[in-house]
Amino acid sequence: MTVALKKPHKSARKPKGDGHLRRGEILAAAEKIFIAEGYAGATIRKIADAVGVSSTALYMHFRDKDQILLEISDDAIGQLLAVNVDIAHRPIDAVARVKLMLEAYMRFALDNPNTYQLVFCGSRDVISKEKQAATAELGDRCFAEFSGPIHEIAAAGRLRTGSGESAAQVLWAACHGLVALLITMPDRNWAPREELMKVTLEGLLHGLVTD
Amino acid sequence: MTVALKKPHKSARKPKGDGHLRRGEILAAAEKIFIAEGYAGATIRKIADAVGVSSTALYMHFRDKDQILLEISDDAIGQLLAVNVDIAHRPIDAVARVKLMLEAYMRFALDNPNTYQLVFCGSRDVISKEKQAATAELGDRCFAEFSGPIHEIAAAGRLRTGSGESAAQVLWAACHGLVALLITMPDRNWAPREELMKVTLEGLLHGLVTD
DNA sequence: ATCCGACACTAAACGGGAATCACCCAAAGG
DNA sequence: CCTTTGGGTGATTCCCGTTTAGTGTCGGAT
Repeated sequence: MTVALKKPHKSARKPKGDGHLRRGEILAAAEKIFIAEGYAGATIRKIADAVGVSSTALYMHFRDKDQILLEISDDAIGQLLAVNVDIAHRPIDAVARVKLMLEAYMRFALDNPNTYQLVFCGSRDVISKEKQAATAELGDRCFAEFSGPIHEIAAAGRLRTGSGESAAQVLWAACHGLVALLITMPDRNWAPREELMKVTLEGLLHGLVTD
Repeated sequence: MTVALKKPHKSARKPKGDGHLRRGEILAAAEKIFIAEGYAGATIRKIADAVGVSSTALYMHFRDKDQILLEISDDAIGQLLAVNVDIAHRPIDAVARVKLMLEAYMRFALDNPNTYQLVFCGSRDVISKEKQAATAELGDRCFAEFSGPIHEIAAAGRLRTGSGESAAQVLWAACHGLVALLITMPDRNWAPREELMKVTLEGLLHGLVTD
């Protein structure tokens, strides 16, 4: 994010003025389109048109299409991570922290459906493994923050079945499943979202954790 | 599956011999490729090559690519539905039926990951709404079979929180989340699949249903 | 002042996807 | 016999992501 640092020694390469502005413009335009039309709808050419530049120009600033959209997603997930870290430091019961984190997770998914799909529902078909490296790492850290309190609970012997690790994975998966279905099948006869989230969380926590 | 029946009356349009064989050949070839390489990998041209026919020929027998792959998926989901119907008729406790159905569901997903993704993880980006009509209907009937015993449980007053409908949706979503994550992120440090399934089912059922 | 190299950018093209078009050709029916 | 018709085809269209080769322009060193 910092401007290339000047080597005072020789040939301090100064950026050309609007050179590093373009990058931001592209990201802004891409984000708008991506949010509105999803991964497939966010075409290189469409983004370029929105910026008012040829499609080739995007390759000056980004390796490929995926890098653009993943960079956008990184931003979003960074916010989620920040929320998780914040919750992790609150002086409240571990179960309450878990609940808050999972709630925040689900709200994030429902608020950023396209980003969520790109990162958490992306099959290997559409986006390759290595490209996700940075984004996946952010996701890992979110999961790590979240599994912290779970392991506290496990260490306190309050887990009814399974290890702390499997409990964490199951809780995550359950919340993922709920938001994933809500996102990909929005037209179904769903019960109210708040109730679904509540039943999922209370049901699973009540079933997994002894008080 | 049956050969077109002859109308003895008039102008019984007889298929040309290999005419209706083609359709099956195409489906067989497409299924093989689809299972091995997924939605994006199952190209019209690749399928046509495998059959030994020009890509245009596929449009003689199917409206478009999606129809081919959805027809394949229909077959698979039909089997899942049959299993559910079978379980629904067993003279065992409703909770046991629910458990068996969800287990069957998850095993089906893990055994047919590409079909599962096509039907249950398909974003509107890749496959349009109306085309899924038939397949979605099959999925609905699976869900209906599954939510039957849940409503029995609800009617017996054994539900700890929420309505029968929301309980059914939550249970489904939790199982979906687990298999979806296992399919799309196979390289993670997952706990053993059997344990994850067990913790999910026992945790949620214990949390939602009173004995 | 002039040259040079780096950079932002572009037009054109490539290869590969789905889908359509305008035709063929063989065989069935009268 | 000739006509109809349905499976089949090659060429084409339109989009996609990405590459190539070339253009103009600026900063800095000579």
